[in-house]
Amino acid sequence: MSTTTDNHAALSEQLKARDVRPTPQREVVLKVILEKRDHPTADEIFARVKASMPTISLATVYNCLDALVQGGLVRSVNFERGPTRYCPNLHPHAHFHDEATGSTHDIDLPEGLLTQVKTILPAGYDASSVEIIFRGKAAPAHGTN
Amino acid sequence: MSTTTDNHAALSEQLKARDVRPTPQREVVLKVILEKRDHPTADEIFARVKASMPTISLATVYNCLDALVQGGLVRSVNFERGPTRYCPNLHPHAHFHDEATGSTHDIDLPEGLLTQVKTILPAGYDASSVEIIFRGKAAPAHGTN
DNA sequence: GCCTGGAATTAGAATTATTCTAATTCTCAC
DNA sequence: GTGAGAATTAGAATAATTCTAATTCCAGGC
Repeated sequence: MSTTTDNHAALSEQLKARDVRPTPQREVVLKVILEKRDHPTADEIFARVKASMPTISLATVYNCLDALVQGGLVRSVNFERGPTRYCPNLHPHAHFHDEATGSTHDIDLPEGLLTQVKTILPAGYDASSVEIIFRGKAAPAHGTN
Repeated sequence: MSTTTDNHAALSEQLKARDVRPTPQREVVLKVILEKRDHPTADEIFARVKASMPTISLATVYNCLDALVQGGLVRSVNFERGPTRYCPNLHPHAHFHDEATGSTHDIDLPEGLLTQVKTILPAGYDASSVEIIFRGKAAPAHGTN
């Protein structure tokens, strides 16, 4: 009961550190995302948050998620036509979308890979972010999803 | 009046070559995508196709697009929460999404880049496709969008 | 040349994800 | 404690896509 993710004060600090005004809703949303890192959708997050805060509304979940993404506390990912998914991994990483199970795995990027990939851009292009998405089959029995 | 993209027979051939059964609707949809390579959405394609085939339905446009994507004749791209966009560029390429204008530019990939990027995958991961999306500012006055 | 079956097309309804609106409540600075 | 601005809420609205059921098309066998 005392990891950095399970108490009000710590969550509040994380938000403030990123200039996201702390509110109970934002804290719970963030907590839920940190707790189960399975790239949940807004709906899934809504369901999980309702467990501890039954009065929250879906619109608020969307608002909180936008605030968290803006503050850089979580990342959002999109796969094809599916709903947006959220991810608390702040290290530079790519996503691997397992076509068989539909699950998503984080792939850590080696130092410098993003910089290197950016060098393929012609002059005049200035990328503020790069996203790499793999699609395919992943061997079973790994932790992340 | 005689590029490879403007006549029935050539389009029909392209479809057959990829095992996509040729139909008038599929041919027109493909033609439209080849003609104006601005990464249109299904709605935009629908509007353009209606010019020459007023009876086509939006559902058919979606069906045709799916068939073309399956056959590998066009690629689909998704940016954040926006609608799916379609692209006839079959060379390996990344996408650059200009945040200022909302336009999309193809970025040719140097030989071997994709293979190299795939090497960051841990053992057990087998990627059938890799997608690279840049987001940022592009210098004005370029052809593609 | 006609018939038949499977695929494609159509219009419109249905679904899903997300955003908007307007009213209420909260939070922080004073 | 108070007030101004921000956040939350419920529900309606919108946007993109998919589904459904009926119709049409077309290729191959006769």
